[in-house]
Amino acid sequence: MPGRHGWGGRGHGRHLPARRHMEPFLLLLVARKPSYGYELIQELGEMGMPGVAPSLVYRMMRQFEMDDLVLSDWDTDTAAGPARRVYRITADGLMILQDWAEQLEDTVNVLNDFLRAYEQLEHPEK
Amino acid sequence: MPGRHGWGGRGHGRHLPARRHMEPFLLLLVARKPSYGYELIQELGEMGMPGVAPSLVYRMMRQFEMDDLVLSDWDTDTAAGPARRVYRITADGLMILQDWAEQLEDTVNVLNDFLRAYEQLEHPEK
DNA sequence: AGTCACTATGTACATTTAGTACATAGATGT
DNA sequence: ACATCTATGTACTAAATGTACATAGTGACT
Repeated sequence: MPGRHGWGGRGHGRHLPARRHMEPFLLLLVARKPSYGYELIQELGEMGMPGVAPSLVYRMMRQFEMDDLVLSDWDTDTAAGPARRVYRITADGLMILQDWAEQLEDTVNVLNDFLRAYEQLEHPEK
Repeated sequence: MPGRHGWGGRGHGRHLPARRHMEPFLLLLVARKPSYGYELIQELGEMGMPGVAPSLVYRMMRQFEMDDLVLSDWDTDTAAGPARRVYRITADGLMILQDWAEQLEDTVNVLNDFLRAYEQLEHPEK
C-alpha cells in the first residue's frame, strides 16, 4: 500500500523530495549535454530524485519533443545493448528552461517564507 | 485558452509560484490560528499565492477534516454575513505539518541545487 | 420591496497529471 | 538455452487539479 502513514487518514505522506518539479530537472539535464532516457533516470537519482519510474521519464521526454523543447536521434553504434534515443535541447527548450528557472526561484522564496513561518510557530515542548 | 504560451507546444508555462505546495500552507495557517475558508484564501494571497480558486481551498479543508488533521465548528454570531466554518488544527495535524516542513526543507535544497546547476550552464550571449 | 455588492460555502463536472503494470527487445556472459 | 543488464515504450488506473455553477446571509442604497 503506497502513500500510507500512521495517522488514520490517507492521501498525505508522499511528497518525495522534488518529484513535482521533475520537468525542469529533465530539461536542465539535456541542456547540459545530450542524453537518453536510461541515463537521465540515473542522473536524476544523483541529483536527489532517486527511484523515478522509467516510464515517467520516457513519457515526459516524448512530450517535450512534441512541444519542440527537445529533438531526438537514435544512437545505434556507440554502446553495447539496445539503441538509445538521444535527446538534445532546442532554442525553444532553452527559453522555457529559463522561464522555469525563474519560476523555481520564486517558488524557493515562497517556500523559505513558509519554513520561517513554521519555525516561528509555538511548538509544544516535547 | 488557459495554459498557453508562445512556444508552439502546449501544457507548459503555468507553474504559478508554489501552487503545488498549497496543502502545507493551508495547514500552517490554521496551525497559527483557527480560521475559515474565505479568510484562508486571503491569507494565501498575502503569502505569495494569490488567485487560488475558492473551491480548491474548501475542498482541501474538508479533506483535511476527513483525515483528522483539523476539526471544524460553525461560527454563526461573531460576524456579519453568512456563517463561517472555522477550522482548528489537531495533534495529528501538527505531526503531519512537521513532516511536511521537513520534506519542504529537502525540496528547497534540491531546488537550490537545480538553480545553481542552471546558472553554471553556458548561456548563449544575448 | 427590489436589487446590488460583498461575504461565505459548497457541488458537479471535466481535464490534466502522475503512477502502476506490463510487453518488447538487443547484447553479453555462462 | 537462459539469465542479466541495458533500453524503450504502451495501456491502463488513480489522483490531483481546475472550471463552472448553485446557494445563501447581510447591509446599503433607491
